[in-house]
Amino acid sequence: MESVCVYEPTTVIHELTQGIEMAKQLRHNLNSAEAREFLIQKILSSYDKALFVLKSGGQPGVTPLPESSLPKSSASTDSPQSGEFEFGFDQNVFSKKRKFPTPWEDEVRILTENELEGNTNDDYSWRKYGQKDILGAKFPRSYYKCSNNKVQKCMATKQVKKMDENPTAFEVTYKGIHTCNNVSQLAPPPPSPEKHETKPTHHHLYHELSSPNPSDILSNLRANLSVNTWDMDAILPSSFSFPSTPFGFSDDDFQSLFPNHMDGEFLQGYSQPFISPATSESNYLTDWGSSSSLDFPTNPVDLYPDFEFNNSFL
DNA sequence: AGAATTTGACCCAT
DNA sequence: ATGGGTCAAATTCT
Repeated sequence: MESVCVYEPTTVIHELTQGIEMAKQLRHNLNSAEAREFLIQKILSSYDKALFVLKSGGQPGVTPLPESSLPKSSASTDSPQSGEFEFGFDQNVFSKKRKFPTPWEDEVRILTENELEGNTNDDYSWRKYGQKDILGAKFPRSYYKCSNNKVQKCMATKQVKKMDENPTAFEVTYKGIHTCNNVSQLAPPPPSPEKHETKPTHHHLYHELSSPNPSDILSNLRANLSVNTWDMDAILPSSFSFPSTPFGFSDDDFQSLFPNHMDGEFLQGYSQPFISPATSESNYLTDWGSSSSLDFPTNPVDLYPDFEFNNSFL
């Protein structure tokens, strides 16, 4: 880590802030197809620019931080203890502390019905073990365990909930990591959490932004903007905390969050862990709009070959 | 018949 | 006391 990356923090901050503002406007203009398309283009453009600046300032071969790896928001402003970090998702819903972050822990994704049914998001098969009505939510939450739960004692679980504000989108929360190595590419797609409402189409192709459905585009956009929480202590100063909503911070907030950290060392510090073996620099920007390029390897060992996983996990 | 899902009951954290 | 998460018997599906 001797080399220095020269970034233009002002430009990056400006573009990211613009993206945030556009996303806010998008939220209020969902009914206008024209405005929607325009804003989506603007958001993509802003993030492309920001990424370009980061890329051009970085080392050759260093892939800039995917926005899906940006820190998840936290309602807390307390500084976590050394060795701990704090993360959350939208108003404390998933706020919790961990001594050590593990990949696939509390990763939240927003998926469309098609993505969910087409098993496009993960290659594991899941068995539903429960469903609960959630206070204040229109739709119940479904609970799934990895199908290898019994055979291989795989502890991975996921929760699927139809989003209140957009019933065509599903919030999928992955918990734990897969300790099984049986990636069931041939396994049937996981059942829709509300089977009685949606007829599965059983197409197993990746459903990406090529979809003509604007709501799918929006959902994909949201999926791309979703945030992974694992390995954050590798990215962030130990005293780091986040604002309460993903898009809820202003320029000033951003500046206060990164007072002296927009230098090469900081950026390099969080760029390096996110070099994806499956993501070439050449296709990164152009593929940014599609969900698959930001997906992570299903096996954490593939993602972190040098990472020392706890024996109990492997 | 076996596998998968549903659903009410139970447990536990707050 | 309440709500979220899990269990397990009952039911449905293949």
